[in-house]
Amino acid sequence: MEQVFVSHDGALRSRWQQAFEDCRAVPQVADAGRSNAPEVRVLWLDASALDRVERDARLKQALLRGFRVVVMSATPSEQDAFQCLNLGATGYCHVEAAPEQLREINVVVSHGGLWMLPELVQRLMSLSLRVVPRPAPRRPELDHLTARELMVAEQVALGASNQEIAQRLEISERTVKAHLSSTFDKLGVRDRVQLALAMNNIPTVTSVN
Amino acid sequence: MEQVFVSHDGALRSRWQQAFEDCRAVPQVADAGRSNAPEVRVLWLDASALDRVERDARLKQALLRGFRVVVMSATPSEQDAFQCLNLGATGYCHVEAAPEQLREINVVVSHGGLWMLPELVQRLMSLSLRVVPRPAPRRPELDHLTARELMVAEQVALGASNQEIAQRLEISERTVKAHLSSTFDKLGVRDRVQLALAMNNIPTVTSVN
DNA sequence: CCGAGCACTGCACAAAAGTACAATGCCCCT
DNA sequence: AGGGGCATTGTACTTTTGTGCAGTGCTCGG
Repeated sequence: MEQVFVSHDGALRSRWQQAFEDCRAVPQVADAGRSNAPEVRVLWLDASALDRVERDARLKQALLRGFRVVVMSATPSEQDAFQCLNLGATGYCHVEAAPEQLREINVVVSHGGLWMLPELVQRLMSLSLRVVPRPAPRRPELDHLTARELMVAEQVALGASNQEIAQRLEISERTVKAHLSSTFDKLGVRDRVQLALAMNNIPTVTSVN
Repeated sequence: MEQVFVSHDGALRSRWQQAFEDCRAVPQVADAGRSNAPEVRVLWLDASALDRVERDARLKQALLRGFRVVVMSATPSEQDAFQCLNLGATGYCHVEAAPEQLREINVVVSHGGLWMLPELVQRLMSLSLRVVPRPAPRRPELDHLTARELMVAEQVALGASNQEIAQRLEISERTVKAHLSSTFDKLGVRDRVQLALAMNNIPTVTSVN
């Protein structure tokens, strides 16, 4: 299965090329396409040039598109790793990890496993079983969204306003609204709040109490 | 530390009383008060009379209030357990568990551990390390919200509209808006979408791309 | 008793969000 | 060639959201 690397740093790509034959490097997550069920694709996210907020946003974006995500950090830390794994990443390694290690990670991750630095695993295990499985139940309805609708929905999931979305995607606000209306229908939600929650796999309730 | 039981079933309370001296039983999560850092309080949620949607909503509500939550089910299942743990529960047991077991669970949970039926633990461990720690980083800003503001915010976190909130809390829509405006200020968010995300510990971004 | 904080509400208004109806252009497939 | 899906946008309109200003009533602590 093809590997996708998301990074601005061209120098790092040659390193990656050594690990995988069938691979592709793109600057933005949005360029990575999607990974619709049941195929499993791995997306490697270079977080070395990103601050935490940006990285989290891109990580979420990739997850929404159905990828298994491995975050690659230039300065790995326990805090950082747990943050990523909590958001749904299934791998966390150094951005300059050796090709052999990358291949190893790929095997683990693409088989549904979680990969992280050994010392972090140990630390994790010591947390008195304070763990939780992550089904990452991506909703199949997302596959019905068009590419554009998905981009807009991703922005809403980050709390963006229509105006901001229009600017970022370089389209008119009217078009944003059009995509949104369509998306509301397809996902069966009422407004942008419920959409934002749905995109984050959070159940919305309209009939409690 | 005082235990709180949320249940409508008075019959179950006597059973609970046998387990803990310092305990209190209330019908609604909203009546349970809150557990502000750094004190740790355990809330036991009787899910036997609730459907899944209602249970999830109440579970989230309790987590937002800072409790460690143990879900008690009348018909425990693996699916069900993982769902609860994923939403942030740190315990899952049978609603008619023996008092000794309840005390045991309390020890584990109040020390930051996770408790679930032994067979589920085994099953969990077989998931090839597909696990993730759950820091459940409740935002301290929530402590600055008044009781009423919190109730309104919880509803927004579930995707409710102002009108719905007004009906459920039996106040005017204007009052809902007042609480919301105040909450936006306190949490540093712009609108209800960002509030809904913030309440679910989801980072909102207003400056990516 | 008095002030502070909280809960509540009305009126008015501005700003978003969302919808209805309509239209253009592109690409792809039969 | 023609049809269908997608992306785009405009005008106009309704609904929701959110704010400003103002005021009432309650409770609690000094």
